[in-house]
Amino acid sequence: MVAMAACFETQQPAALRRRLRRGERLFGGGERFASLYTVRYGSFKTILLRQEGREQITGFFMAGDMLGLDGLAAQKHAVDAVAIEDSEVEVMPRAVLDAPGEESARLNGHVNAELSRQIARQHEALMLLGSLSAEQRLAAFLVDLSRRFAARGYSPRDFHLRMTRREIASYLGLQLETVSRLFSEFAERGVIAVKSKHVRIVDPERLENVLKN
Amino acid sequence: MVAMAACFETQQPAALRRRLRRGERLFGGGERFASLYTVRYGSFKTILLRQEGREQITGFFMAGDMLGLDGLAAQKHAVDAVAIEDSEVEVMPRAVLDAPGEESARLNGHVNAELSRQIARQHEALMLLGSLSAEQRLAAFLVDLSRRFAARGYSPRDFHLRMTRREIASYLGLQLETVSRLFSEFAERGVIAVKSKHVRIVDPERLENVLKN
DNA sequence: CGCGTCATTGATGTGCATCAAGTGGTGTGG
DNA sequence: CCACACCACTTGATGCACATCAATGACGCG
Repeated sequence: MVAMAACFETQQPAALRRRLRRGERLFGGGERFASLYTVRYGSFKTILLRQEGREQITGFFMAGDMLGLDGLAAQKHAVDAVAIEDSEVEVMPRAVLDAPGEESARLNGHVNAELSRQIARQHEALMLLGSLSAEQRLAAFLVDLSRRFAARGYSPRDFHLRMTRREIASYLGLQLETVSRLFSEFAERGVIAVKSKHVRIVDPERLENVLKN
Repeated sequence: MVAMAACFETQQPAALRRRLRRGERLFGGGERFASLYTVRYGSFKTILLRQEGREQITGFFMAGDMLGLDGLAAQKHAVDAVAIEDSEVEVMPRAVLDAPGEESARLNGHVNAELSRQIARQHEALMLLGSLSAEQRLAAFLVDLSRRFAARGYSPRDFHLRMTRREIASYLGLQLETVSRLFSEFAERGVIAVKSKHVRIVDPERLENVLKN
């Protein structure tokens, strides 16, 4: 498809945006940090790549979440960010953040808040990988998702997974078969209902209790 | 460039320091962030605490490392920091960091550098817990220690562990028996030599190869 | 429509946890 | 200074949670 000239599009200098198709990369590990991003719609994963295709998903991001904070301190991104469905982000170039003024002060407030939330999130992840059973990991994952959907005004009990079983498994440090089996098991026990990517949390209390066993 | 600070600035207030005995806590999770710390001598661990005594060591810190960065964004500490041997830190109160001026600019440079190193470190930890075998975890741990000792001018091949097997195990997401067995196994294979807390790396190359298998 | 990806489920294997016993080092109080 | 308690560490025996291998069904997509 021949691209139409972009000259007319930018009427609002305020909101710089970028669209990505499923599988497209927003930024890559090692790249120079140029901007922060806020997810407008869609979802992303961040991947840590290492020698010989070893890879680990370090987080999932949905509407409202900020991406790219890992590069803020080093001025270099630590992970790859990839869209897991068709998505759009709002771009906040470094220049805007660094510039003095009211606008940047307001932004920096947001950035700080997000930064600390993501630090907390990282710690959760460490705890999860370091000391929880497979069952507990999946329960924690579902509870977390549920809360995040709720915070965005969606149902906390009934939602659509944007990521594959393989991606969940990578994030949780498990094999995809294990994840699949656990979904089935939770369903059998009547804690959740699953149909492929659609999940309904039938018994939230018992789900949270899995974490406390 | 070398301009001396203007006027009658407070004459370098002798760096603020604090000493801690083994087991003493420098700061605690949930506490309001008051200062950053740089380890002068000794070593620390950071612990993440959760309901019912579940706990996970998230990092070890030695001379030169900065502590407390986890609280910078949220203005609230995320972890406990505990001395694992008699130690001393240099205290950098928030006020100093926030104050405008050359001194704080220089400090903030350091802080940023440390911040990004620790983000990288966190990612290493995620990779370690999420996708490495027990053997690879211990190898990675030893290689990391070796590099850190080297960076401080100590021998990278011959050093003294400051932490117990149990602490190593917690950090690596393993049981202490497993760690102990792995030490013995590495020793049998002639990769390292161990006598309790003293470790000598006999064959650095083979140790690093464990990671690549 | 046919092919690749995603998912489920079963059979089997194994890496690490768990349980258990014993040694050695260290600090404490008699 | 020794006796004792306590903790760190090692090593063995056993079990289980999860990985691995394999077969099949269900979508979704070009």
